[in-house]
Amino acid sequence: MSQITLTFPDGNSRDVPAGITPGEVAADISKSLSKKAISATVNGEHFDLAWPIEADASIAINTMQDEAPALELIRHDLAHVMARAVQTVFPDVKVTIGPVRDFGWFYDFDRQEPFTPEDLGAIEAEMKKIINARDPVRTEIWDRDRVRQHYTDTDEPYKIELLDRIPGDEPIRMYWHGDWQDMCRGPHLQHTGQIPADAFKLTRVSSAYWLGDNTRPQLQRIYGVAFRNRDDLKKHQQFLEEAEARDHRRLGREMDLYHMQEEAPGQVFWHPNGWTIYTTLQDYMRRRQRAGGYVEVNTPQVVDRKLWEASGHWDKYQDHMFIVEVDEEHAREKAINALKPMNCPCHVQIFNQGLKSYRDLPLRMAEFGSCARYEPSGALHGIMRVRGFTQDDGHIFCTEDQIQDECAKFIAFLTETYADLGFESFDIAFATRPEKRVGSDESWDHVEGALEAAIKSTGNPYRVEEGDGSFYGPKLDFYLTDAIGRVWQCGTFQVDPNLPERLGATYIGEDSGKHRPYMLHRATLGSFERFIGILIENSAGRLPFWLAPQQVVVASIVSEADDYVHEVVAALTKAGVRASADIRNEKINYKVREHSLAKVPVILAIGRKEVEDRTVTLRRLGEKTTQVIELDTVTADLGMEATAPDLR
RNA sequence: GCCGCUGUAGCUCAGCUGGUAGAGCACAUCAUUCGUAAUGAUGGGGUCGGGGGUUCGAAUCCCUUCAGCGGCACCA
Repeated sequence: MSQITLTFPDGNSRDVPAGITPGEVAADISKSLSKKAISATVNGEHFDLAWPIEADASIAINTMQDEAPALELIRHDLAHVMARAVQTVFPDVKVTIGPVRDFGWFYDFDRQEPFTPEDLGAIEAEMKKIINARDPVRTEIWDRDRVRQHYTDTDEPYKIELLDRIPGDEPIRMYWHGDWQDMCRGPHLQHTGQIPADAFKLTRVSSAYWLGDNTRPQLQRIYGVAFRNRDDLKKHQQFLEEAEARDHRRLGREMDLYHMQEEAPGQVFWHPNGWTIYTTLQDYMRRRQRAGGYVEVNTPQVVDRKLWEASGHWDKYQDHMFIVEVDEEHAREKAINALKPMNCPCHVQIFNQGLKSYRDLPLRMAEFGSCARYEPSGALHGIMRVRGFTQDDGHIFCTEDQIQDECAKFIAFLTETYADLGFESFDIAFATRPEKRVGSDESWDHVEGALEAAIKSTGNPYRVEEGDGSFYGPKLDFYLTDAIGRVWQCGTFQVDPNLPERLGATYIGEDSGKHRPYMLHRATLGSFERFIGILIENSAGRLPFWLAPQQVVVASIVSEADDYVHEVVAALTKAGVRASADIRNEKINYKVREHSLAKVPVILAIGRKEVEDRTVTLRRLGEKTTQVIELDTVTADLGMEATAPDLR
């Protein structure tokens, strides 16, 4: 038998017979390691302890101390354990697939009846039994025909379909957890007893399409979360509670920002508080865009379908557009219009007015464009996903040579904007051509190359998302991470050679001939509605002072202070602070509590002393301490704090 | 759009197997002028998402519809 050389993380190596398994290697090292071992990393690949190693390799034996492999195995084995438990409790259920996801895993089952929350309890109990039984996990490589025969015999059609999707050169592995068996690429733990029995939880049931395809059957999905120990599970549950406490739908009501109602699903009724945030943010963006060399425009809401046909949107998106029909009784002829779902075709119309010269490029056109999209009912979510929204939209008409510079300018613009809004960093994804697209492959080659060169030249790190581009061009997407680690896609920068072509945009070049401009679609916030939702959740309702709808409440302690309270409010208002008086006949405790719950960032309390000394006692939201400050000082300080960051 | 769940006072929620609805907070009135997260008393308020049906009788059962929630699919 031939010998191979294994190299360990500490640099030591040893010669062993080819075909040795990591489990045997671990046993060779020590008995305790052999018991603690969960898997190995062989040449960087996550390896089952039972898989043979055939050639020289680097090897590391993993234990529960190694977080990434440990979590992967725990969650993956739990998927199997759960599937086994489900088939024990409900023998008629067909198994499909159960991958590791997010904080746990899910597994899809084919079953007539949906699972109920009560079922989960029974399944969870059965899972604990399996774990306590410490059933050994065993693997074998089968050939295709044998697997096919097996799943034909056991009547598991989904498994056969999965089998057919495995590339021909991959080994087909069969795993046993005790006497329960599943086809799986592995790796897995040594035995079910290695799964921490107190660190997982089945969380919810739902349905999902087989293979994510909405023309295929719907399966019943069970989600679970799992960690290495109970504390981590608890921390995760606390994270979920934290996220719930920050939910913009809840804070939106508590802070009286907006409401929504049945008569206008997916559309926002902004209350004075919410609209203050909205307009403050919009004013800020307007100033920034002006400074960034954009001209602002505004375009119609109701536009004839002819334009949408020309742009290509009618073909692709008419099911998601609000169609407005005008019949012959009202017009000379029947007309079909659509509420605009985006602004770009209208911007091309403005560009097309009059002759444009190469000297006009780049032409940066911005609009706070109110759009309407008939989003599927199941997609609606608070103010994050709505049917009526306003984008901070912009289109840059430029030459190919200018793409790189515009890309760099935009990233700088976006970096500053995000920083002002409390997000210090972001991630960039470069999304390439999707399957369904317009334009030739040559054109895509060209444009993708130009955009990638542009992003490279800025020096910003980015990742590539194959096939995730727009149907008309590649794009960069910008992702923010919020205060509790959730990721939001907001900004976008898209190169589009197609729309100018379809809508006949041209400019006169230096050669006095007609040329086709490129169009760069770009947004920083995305939509005001959604971005405000993100701001609320990121700050847990404690918005930065300049964005807070109610910045200061001046609260009287005794009614003798009322006149001075009004004077303080007037002084603050004059300094540009959104301040209001609270001279109700209530105790200061009551007022502090109420305004704190409403997330007012600053409360100024006024009693006899303050009236006499012409001071205020200032208390910031969430702080227990107070400070006494001269009226003039507090007015100046808060006035500065209320100023938008770009004006300070 | 699909699957499941939910829909009772402004908010959060109770209301068992059908017999014309209840709590806390909020609100109003009165008293209290009280120094940093709820002062006390009294009082008003809903016909139970909409429509239809079963029944002597429905918030409670059935059908249908709308909306919301959790996923899936979608996201120009």
